[in-house]
Amino acid sequence: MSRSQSRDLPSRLSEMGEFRRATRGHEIVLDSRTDQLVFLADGATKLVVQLPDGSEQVLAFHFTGDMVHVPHRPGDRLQLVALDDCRAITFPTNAFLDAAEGEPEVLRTMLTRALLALQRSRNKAIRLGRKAAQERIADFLLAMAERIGIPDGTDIRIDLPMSRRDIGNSLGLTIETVSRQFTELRDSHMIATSGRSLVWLHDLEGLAVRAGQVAAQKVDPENCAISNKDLASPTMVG
Amino acid sequence: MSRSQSRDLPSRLSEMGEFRRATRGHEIVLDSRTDQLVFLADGATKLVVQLPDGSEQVLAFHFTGDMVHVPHRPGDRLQLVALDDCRAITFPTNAFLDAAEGEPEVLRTMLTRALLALQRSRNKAIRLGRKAAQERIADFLLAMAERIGIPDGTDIRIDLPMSRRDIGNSLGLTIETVSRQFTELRDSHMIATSGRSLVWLHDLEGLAVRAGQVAAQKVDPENCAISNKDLASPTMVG
DNA sequence: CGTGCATTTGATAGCTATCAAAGAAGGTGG
DNA sequence: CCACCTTCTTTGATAGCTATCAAATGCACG
Repeated sequence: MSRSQSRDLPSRLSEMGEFRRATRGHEIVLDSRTDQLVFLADGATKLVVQLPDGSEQVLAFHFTGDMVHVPHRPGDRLQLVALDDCRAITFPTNAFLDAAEGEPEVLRTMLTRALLALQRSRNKAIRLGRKAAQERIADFLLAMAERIGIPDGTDIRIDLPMSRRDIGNSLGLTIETVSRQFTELRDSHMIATSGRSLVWLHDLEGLAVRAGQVAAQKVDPENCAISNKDLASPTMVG
Repeated sequence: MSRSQSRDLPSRLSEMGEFRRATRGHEIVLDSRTDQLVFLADGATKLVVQLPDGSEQVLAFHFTGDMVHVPHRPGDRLQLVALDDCRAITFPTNAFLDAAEGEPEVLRTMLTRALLALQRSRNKAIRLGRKAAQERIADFLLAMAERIGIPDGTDIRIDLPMSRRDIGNSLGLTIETVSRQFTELRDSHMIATSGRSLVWLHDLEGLAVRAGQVAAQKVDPENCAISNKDLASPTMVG
């Protein structure tokens, strides 16, 4: 609260921040006594919670440039784990916010990022709420394409840093189901794969349909009528 | 961006904010051209997305005093619907943040709330990622108890403003499955119900076990050994 | 007191988890 | 550079859980 506000923000931040390195599969160790803000300077991570029954749930994946909020939750085993070589800087949330008190731009940027993280988490909730495994996988691939996809001719190439197990733990599926869905998408010529991590998305529209993001083609008139009725439904009136 | 910063915050806010009322089942109409911030002065709401296949996914429930961020997502039908009589004030997010530029406390409060919403959304993702219907229902009831529960002797009483269908759409379950799980919890004497909305939580610990929040009792030595091994696992070393 | 809607209960089919085993992929040491 | 070995991934068979379909019951409202 009463840190010297006289010096400039960067110097105050470098004083309270802690630099961390981690290699594939290793935890980025955080001070678990308070909420932490982590700025991922380089690499990819997963935020994972260990459930009491021994299973894991992946809450989010992060990539270079992302800000990660790791709340202090007593009783929860919450870990930030590197998916490849990572460099990060961590701050206690409260101390960081105290230091940024006089910098509205910093606070605003952080708020924007927090709202973006909220959107991504809600999207994940939508994925998980839909029961079909195929929809979850297709949606996941499209989301990854947006974040780390690289145009490759008419395809989009993705180099997935996470394992099938991580994907399963993120989508609420088993590793076997994930693998089966990949196989099915490959047989449908929507994707191609090479090795464990390389994926080419060949048919974005087809994937969007399978992800349930857009209605299937060839809508018949009856469905249109239903849509029109919905537009005038009572919930829109008041 | 260039609003007069000379007048005080409240007057500037009241100028750009819009007051809304809605009754049970009706949408709280928002300007869909930009992100909106909604402050729920009174009542309960659900944030629901209409999926292309016609199904609904409830992203979150909100109660008196909550701040809701409703992002502008082209192609998504995102609605804020009243579960009972509601009063709310809505702002375009950007304009609100511009107005709050010189008020670090306001920004900080909003950031804290956004991070809280993120935590809740992540908890929902955990619920949805676990497949068992019973765990989702038990966890949902405990979450509602924390937010709107009222002590009633040794029980906690909850007056649920949402229907079984809303609960199902929130947890990724059908209305029938929700009902069956309620029946099962009632038969196990963990809860009691009256009418459609009243629920008494009779055994918080039992519910926590069923929700998978705590390990089941009577842990045998072998499991303890496994836990100890995990504490020294390679992921903790680096 | 009746009517409409939400909820509850029942029977069955479909999907995914689980169990089991074979087949790549990538890294290591010779 | 190649053989080996560990780990991850893929494939197959079965059981269990939940969605779906169908119908009865109960609740709230006029």
